[in-house]
Amino acid sequence: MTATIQRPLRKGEQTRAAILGAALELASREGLEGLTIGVLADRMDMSKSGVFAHFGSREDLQIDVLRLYNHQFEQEVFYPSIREPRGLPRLQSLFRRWVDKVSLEIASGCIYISGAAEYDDRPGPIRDHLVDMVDSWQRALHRAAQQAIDEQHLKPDTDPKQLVFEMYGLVLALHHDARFIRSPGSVARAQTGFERLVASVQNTQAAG
Amino acid sequence: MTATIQRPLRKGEQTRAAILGAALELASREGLEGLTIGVLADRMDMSKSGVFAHFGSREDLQIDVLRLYNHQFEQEVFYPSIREPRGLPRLQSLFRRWVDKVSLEIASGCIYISGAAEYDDRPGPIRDHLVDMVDSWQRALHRAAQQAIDEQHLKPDTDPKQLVFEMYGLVLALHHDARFIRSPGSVARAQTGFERLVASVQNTQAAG
DNA sequence: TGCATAATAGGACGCCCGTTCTATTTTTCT
DNA sequence: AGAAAAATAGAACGGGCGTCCTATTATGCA
Repeated sequence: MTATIQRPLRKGEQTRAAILGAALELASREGLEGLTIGVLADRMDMSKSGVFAHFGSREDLQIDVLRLYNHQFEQEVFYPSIREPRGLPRLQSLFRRWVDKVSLEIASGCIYISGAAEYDDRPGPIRDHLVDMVDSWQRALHRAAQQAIDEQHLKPDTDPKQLVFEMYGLVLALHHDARFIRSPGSVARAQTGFERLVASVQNTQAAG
Repeated sequence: MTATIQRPLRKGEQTRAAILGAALELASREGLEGLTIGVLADRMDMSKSGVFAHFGSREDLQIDVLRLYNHQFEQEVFYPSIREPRGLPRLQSLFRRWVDKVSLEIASGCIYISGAAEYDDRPGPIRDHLVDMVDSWQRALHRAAQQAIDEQHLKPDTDPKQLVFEMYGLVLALHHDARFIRSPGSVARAQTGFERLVASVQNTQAAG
């Protein structure tokens, strides 16, 4: 009757969280497909079955890793930006924090981006979850862009989807050049590109 | 003494080429890491060892696949564009043919792009070859951009690397949205983005 | 047509994978 | 402290992998 939450199983949830953290780190570097229970167990100084018991299957583990990354992304990028004034400031904050996160991830890798490449042609629950998350992020960007138009910060004929498409391209290029080619200056180029992009759609005759 | 080329071993080279073609197709869909000798043998109606004998190792096979893709890319994108007049027309041709190729590959996948994600953190000969190829492609774009500046088609203060960075971003966004998200209209957005990009650096007061 | 040689098949190897089953240890609560 | 329950370890499984070795078949040339 009383819908009390079960008191947390102290030790279990604790190590489970630790495993998940290590798994996220591993998946960031090796990809979700490269996330293997044996390696994870080694890194945790545990047995394979000990690790395994915390998740029903490897797929469930992968999905939980995905959820964890999604949660971190929202905390670090989305929610702080949502508190900026709606319109262009918020859109700029979203982009800047996004670039900042990907920049910090250059050594490890962004799971949204590497996952997109891994699962673009691999059907199943993992792909479904991943598409949901990325799609939800793109829609958040669409909303912010539309609001910037509504607030007359951007020209009224601006196409929000085109704008987000190009923003996404800049971040993908940053990830590509910094992580794969390892050419310096990519972060600055992403920012420069965004500034030119905004300049080309900014409303120069803003209403009062 | 006479440096004659060995007469081609008819049957061998023939099936080898056929295997390589199937391998390219497979690697395009599953990624280079997903390219497996067993599956390849099945697709060829051959035994694993029969396929294996044509290549010293799986890694050699993967590198040969890479070389084949690189050759096709040059044939379809680079060489036809090189015959366009130097400057902006050539740069535009490079981009258009590039987008056309990636568009046709939406069902299968571009190995330069998927490979970049697979090998951004996996050292070894495959990564080395891949980086060489992509880097060489980017340098070709840099040269074309620089020539467009020299020809005064683009503003003299244009940064070729910034330009290529953004062009690459547009193609990456196309690949991402079309192949992973599967949202329609991505090809048009890549073209639209390129037009905006060119417009923002085009020289409006061209000299005679 | 025969013979050297190339091309292919078949099987076996060790390795790592996810998963399962069963024991054993550790934690938690009365 | 002791019993119930949770957490972990250990060994074993079946399967796919790349690779090697050996036989067999097909090809190319005199």
